[in-house]
Amino acid sequence: MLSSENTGVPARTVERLVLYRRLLNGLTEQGVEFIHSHEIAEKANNSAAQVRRDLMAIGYTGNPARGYAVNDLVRSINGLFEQKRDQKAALVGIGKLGRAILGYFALRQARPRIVAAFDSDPAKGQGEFAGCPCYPVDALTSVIARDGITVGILTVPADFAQPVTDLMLVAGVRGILNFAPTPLKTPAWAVVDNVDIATKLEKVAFFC
Amino acid sequence: MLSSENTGVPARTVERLVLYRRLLNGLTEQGVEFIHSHEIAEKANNSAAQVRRDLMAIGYTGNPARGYAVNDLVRSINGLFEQKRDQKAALVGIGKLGRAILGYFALRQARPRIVAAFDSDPAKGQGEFAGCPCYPVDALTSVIARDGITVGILTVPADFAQPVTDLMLVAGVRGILNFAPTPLKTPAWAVVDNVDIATKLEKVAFFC
DNA sequence: GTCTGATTGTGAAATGATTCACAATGTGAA
DNA sequence: TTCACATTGTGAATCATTTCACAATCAGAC
Ligand SMILES: NC(=O)c1ccc[n+]([C@@H]2O[C@H](COP(=O)([O-])OP(=O)(O)OC[C@H]3O[C@@H](n4cnc5c(N)ncnc54)[C@H](O)[C@@H]3O)[C@@H](O)[C@H]2O)c1
Ligand SMILES: NC(=O)c1ccc[n+]([C@@H]2O[C@H](COP(=O)([O-])OP(=O)(O)OC[C@H]3O[C@@H](n4cnc5c(N)ncnc54)[C@H](O)[C@@H]3O)[C@@H](O)[C@H]2O)c1
Repeated sequence: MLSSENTGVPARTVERLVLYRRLLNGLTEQGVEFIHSHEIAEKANNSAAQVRRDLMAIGYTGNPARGYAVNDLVRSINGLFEQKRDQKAALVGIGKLGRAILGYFALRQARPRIVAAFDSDPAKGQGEFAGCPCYPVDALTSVIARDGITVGILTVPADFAQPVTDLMLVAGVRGILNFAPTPLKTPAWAVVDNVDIATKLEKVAFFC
Repeated sequence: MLSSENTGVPARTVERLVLYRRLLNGLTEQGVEFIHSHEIAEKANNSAAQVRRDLMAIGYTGNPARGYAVNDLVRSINGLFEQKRDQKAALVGIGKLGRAILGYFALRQARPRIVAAFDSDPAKGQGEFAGCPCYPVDALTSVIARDGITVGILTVPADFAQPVTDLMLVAGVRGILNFAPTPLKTPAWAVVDNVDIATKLEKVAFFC
């Protein structure tokens, strides 16, 4: 589950690189051409050493006196995701959470693009939402296969998380972002990441 | 940020314990009185050794022949959270995501209870939503202090995440679950956990 | 009552992530 | 041109987490 067999870049590092890129965006327009590891660290709430390690992982190399060339660094991080650039995602479960997510990603045109949404409720599984076409779950297999969708976002009730997962994997999905509070049984090649909001909240409460 | 100075129980372990408890709930009603570490592991998608380590962390001890007494174990996990049992939470930013979360927690009566919600939009910052009273942000400091709220859920746009955080911490909040894609600057005593959905999605896409 | 066998509890090893610490480097100042 | 200096890139050390492996244990069979 979520190993780094893929590229050698550790999962934690990938997350931070995405963050760095976000923090650097727009900096050039503000006239900032170069940035030091400790300045990135300051923005990202981590250490300069960690930033340097992370950049090392993608082979990006700075300059001891100037630091990192912002534009170039952003390009370099983008390069990491180049191969996966045109990956498509589907969201299953157009409920309260699903709609919030659909709206968010449609607005930002973030990647991977969500190009289909599914729901078992006939009222929701038609038309479109936030510009994203909606289908009944029965169409899941065929639409995922047809559109070459490789990433799934799971926002169905817990009881349906496993069966929907099974469907998606058969249809061609290889990675799933799971919001249902249920550990999914998947083959080893599948990439799964869980976002368990209730647990996270309880954890925060526990530590304060 | 999110250390385990508190109790000696590591954060990762706390998360898994919450999961185990969820997986065990209702098992007694189904007539299951005892369970083995490898059975819990099977449900939780992890290893028997890890389950045993986690239970060791809370000093719970099973029986080599029978395994763990389900009821007793659940009680034991609950015991961990006993002190924090009546913690209250506030949600700031009654937008799409905020409403989804409010609805979810209201329904489940999950802990910590969300007892107040805030929004800068006058239309949203009044009345109630999902049974939770809504206030304008101006009331944030006083309501948090009045109700003894210690946990904050941040679902405001990125630009407002830091100022709202500052307000909450001054008012008495000690832990924050942050959904805005912004690293928060907080004093060392504050507990912060970030749920960065967009980054997680990109990470999943990257690894498949 | 004793013996058997699966399971627990836990040191110790392995693995993974972060931090340390410093030689190598490039720049701007003199 | 040379020098001084802050910063990079990175092995090595540290710290955290997971897995291994096995002696201790308990229930049930005989
Ligand atoms: N809303 C939250 O803040 C929140 C927090 C934590 C966890 N979650 C989890 O996220 C998931 C969704 O939560 P929600 O609040 O959006 O629930 P919801 O009930 O609003 O939405 C669920 C949607 O899934 C659809 N659905 C049900 N079965 C389906 C199937 N087999 N195939 C396709 N669609 C199906 C329903 O029609 C509904 O539209 C749940 O698993 C929930 O536990 C949500
Ligand atoms: N919706 C998603 O799926 C999603 C995904 C990833 C990240 N996020 C993040 O979560 C946050 C909320 O997202 P959303 O989609 O719900 O946005 P939204 O615009 O629907 O909601 C934001 C809410 O915050 C309120 N607000 C603005 N400034 C405020 C202030 N100073 N004090 C109190 N309330 C204030 C607004 O009135 C609005 O109701 C954003 O930071 C977003 O980046 C959301």
